[in-house]
Amino acid sequence: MPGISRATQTTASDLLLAVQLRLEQLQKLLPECKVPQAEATVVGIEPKHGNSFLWHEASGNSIVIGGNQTRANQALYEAINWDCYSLATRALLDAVFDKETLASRTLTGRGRRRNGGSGQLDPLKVDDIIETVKRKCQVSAILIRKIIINKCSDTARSKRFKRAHNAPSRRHN
Amino acid sequence: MPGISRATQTTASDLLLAVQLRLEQLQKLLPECKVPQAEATVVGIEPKHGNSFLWHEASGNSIVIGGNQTRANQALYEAINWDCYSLATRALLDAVFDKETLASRTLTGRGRRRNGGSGQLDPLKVDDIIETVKRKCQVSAILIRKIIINKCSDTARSKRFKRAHNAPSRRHN
DNA sequence: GTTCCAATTGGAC
DNA sequence: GGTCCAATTGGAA
Repeated sequence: MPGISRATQTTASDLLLAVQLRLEQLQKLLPECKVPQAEATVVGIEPKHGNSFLWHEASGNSIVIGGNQTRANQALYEAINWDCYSLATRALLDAVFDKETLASRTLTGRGRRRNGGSGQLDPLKVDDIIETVKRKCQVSAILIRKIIINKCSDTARSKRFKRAHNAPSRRHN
Repeated sequence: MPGISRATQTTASDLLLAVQLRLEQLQKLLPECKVPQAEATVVGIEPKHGNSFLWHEASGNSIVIGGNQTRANQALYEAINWDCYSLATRALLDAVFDKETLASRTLTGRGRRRNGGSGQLDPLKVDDIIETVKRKCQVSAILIRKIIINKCSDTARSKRFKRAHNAPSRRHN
């Protein structure tokens, strides 16, 4: 089914469904695709996994990377230097997730021994990030995953450090 | 200087030096080179870094891998399956180092926080191992290094576990 | 009993 | 303050 066959569509809802399916097919074919927020809501496409959606709405346009329609902050995305896969991966993580999410989740959700973090980073978004970096930097997925592990760890540590030193220091006024 | 020029050699020691240099050049060009123990001693070639040398003498023929004349147990080397780089790296480590060395050293010698291990694995031998696996398995050095880190860690843990459980259990006779 | 992966931590830059 | 690497540890396979 490479396109939309008019002969098989009878109702408006069928047509809408077919259009949405066709849109998803096309987006899977595109490496990245700029989709302004307004346009996406007008055509009625709900993000498949939109739990950490608010931060992109608050901070400007977003673009779609990968076949899972993962959204990334456009300004941050366009500033990424793809010459170094580790820096690119870290920057892309910052463009997709907010700091709080990066600090409280891990790649798989396993092994929450010390922090009170709950679950794992959205696997669909992670897949899109990995595919993007793999294509742009020509590097294996396993190495990208190690960078993601480190990024979560470093972000959590940074946040812990700030909590420990900034909160008490506000007392000395 | 692709060969040995007779015109420039005057004394026997010069000739011997030239022969040794030429041998090293040739060995650098060879992927691996079987050198029985006896032959090596007859021609007077001392290993460049021969501190953990005894275990190979005690357990059969050895072969030379890499440009640093690193020796590996021949039987273990020839049993290596190069289809999986991680298993190949681990097996090659077992063919070059004894268990005690693997358990007490680390890749760089850094961070001996818990065990009483002294230093690092011989960097020249490590280089030869990395070059060998890289060539045979077409995998990057960074991944091979991670396997070496894990192998030392796993070996140390295994030895600790055995010490803790085997030693006391011999009392019950 | 070993291998493999992920999380965590220390420390250097 | 973030990035990077290595060592360590837990746990699954």
